[in-house]
Amino acid sequence: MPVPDWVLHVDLDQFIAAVEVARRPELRGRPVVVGGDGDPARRGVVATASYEAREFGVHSGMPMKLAARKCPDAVFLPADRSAYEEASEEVMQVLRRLPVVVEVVGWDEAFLGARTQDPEALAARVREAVLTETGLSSSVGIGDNKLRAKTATGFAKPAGVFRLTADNWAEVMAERPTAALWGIGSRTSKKLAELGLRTVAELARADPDMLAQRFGPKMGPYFWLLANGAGDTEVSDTPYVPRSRSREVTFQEDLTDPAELAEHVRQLARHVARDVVDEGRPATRIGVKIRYAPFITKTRSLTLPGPTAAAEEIERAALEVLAGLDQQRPVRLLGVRAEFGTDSVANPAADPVADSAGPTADSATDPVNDASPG
DNA sequence: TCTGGGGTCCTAGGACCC
DNA sequence: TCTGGGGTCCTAGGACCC
Repeated sequence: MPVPDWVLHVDLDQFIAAVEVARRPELRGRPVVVGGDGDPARRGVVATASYEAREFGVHSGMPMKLAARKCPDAVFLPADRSAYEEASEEVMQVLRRLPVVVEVVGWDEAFLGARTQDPEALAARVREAVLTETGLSSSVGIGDNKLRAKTATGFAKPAGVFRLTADNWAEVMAERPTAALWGIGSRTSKKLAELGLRTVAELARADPDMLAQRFGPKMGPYFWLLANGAGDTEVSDTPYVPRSRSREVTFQEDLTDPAELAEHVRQLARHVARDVVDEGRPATRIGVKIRYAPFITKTRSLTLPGPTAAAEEIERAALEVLAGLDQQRPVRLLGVRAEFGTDSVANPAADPVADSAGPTADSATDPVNDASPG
């Protein structure tokens, strides 16, 4: 019998809060809320809440002010990116010492590709190694593709292991709402509900052509594949190549002075320019994001005359884009983004259209088991 | 006492070219 | 003197994720 391939998804439990507790043990067992600059009276949202804080209804994405109302006795801490990056890197190094291919997908997540007869034993080994070497608790989803491994992690949490494959996908997922699928959020689930598709099973039985009409040629069929549990199986340790770098800032008080707006855009542009230089590739496009009170967001961008990493050119472009935006309304956020060109050439196999076009090239390729939105 | 910051990918319309 | 289609680039915005 051949040794089967597995995809494992490792997710650290309440990662950010756990890092904070690790360096301040007196916080253990207390509700801890990390976000913004740590002052719940100011603008900002929760990055992570410890399980103790979650019992009060605090969750990530919630405004800090609201979190303070729900759990006034919580310990509020500012987000400390470099500490989390360092902890994350430690965890990834632990994973790389195991007999798996490691694909990092975020600070606190990775896919592992592995050949084994006993994925549960491997998952236990992963959890044990991470815990003993970093002190951090994790959960592991086991799947026959990335979607199912990632989804399984949700059932594994906290501090557990869960297996989700073609064998139990329908049993576990059929009656859940479509938003339980990784890639379907509240907007899409609402639109699906308008079509009478509320559960994963209903979406799985829908007509992919109809979905393409409603959601576009890629997303429509992709949603159908998701409902059927289809997903990529390839786990790759190829280093991540960013497509863009951006910086943005929300002001404690809305800005109304155009001169101030310009000064902030200059600062952000210089910051982005440093990021571009660090990246070692020139920017090809510069964008500005502006969020007006109450919460109306506009973006504008332009293609640079030529690729550049020069701070003056990036700054000039950002100011030019800003000049095209209404500056008479109160502004709560400004952002500047640099995009890198897609220097990929002549690799038709990498064209996502080829993947979703159906079984034209390789009859051994099952479209249901080789899904990606693009 | 509302709603961060950093990303990714897709869609759709218009310009422009052949 | 009618109006085709295909292709690429540019741009704004939508949706999603951590």
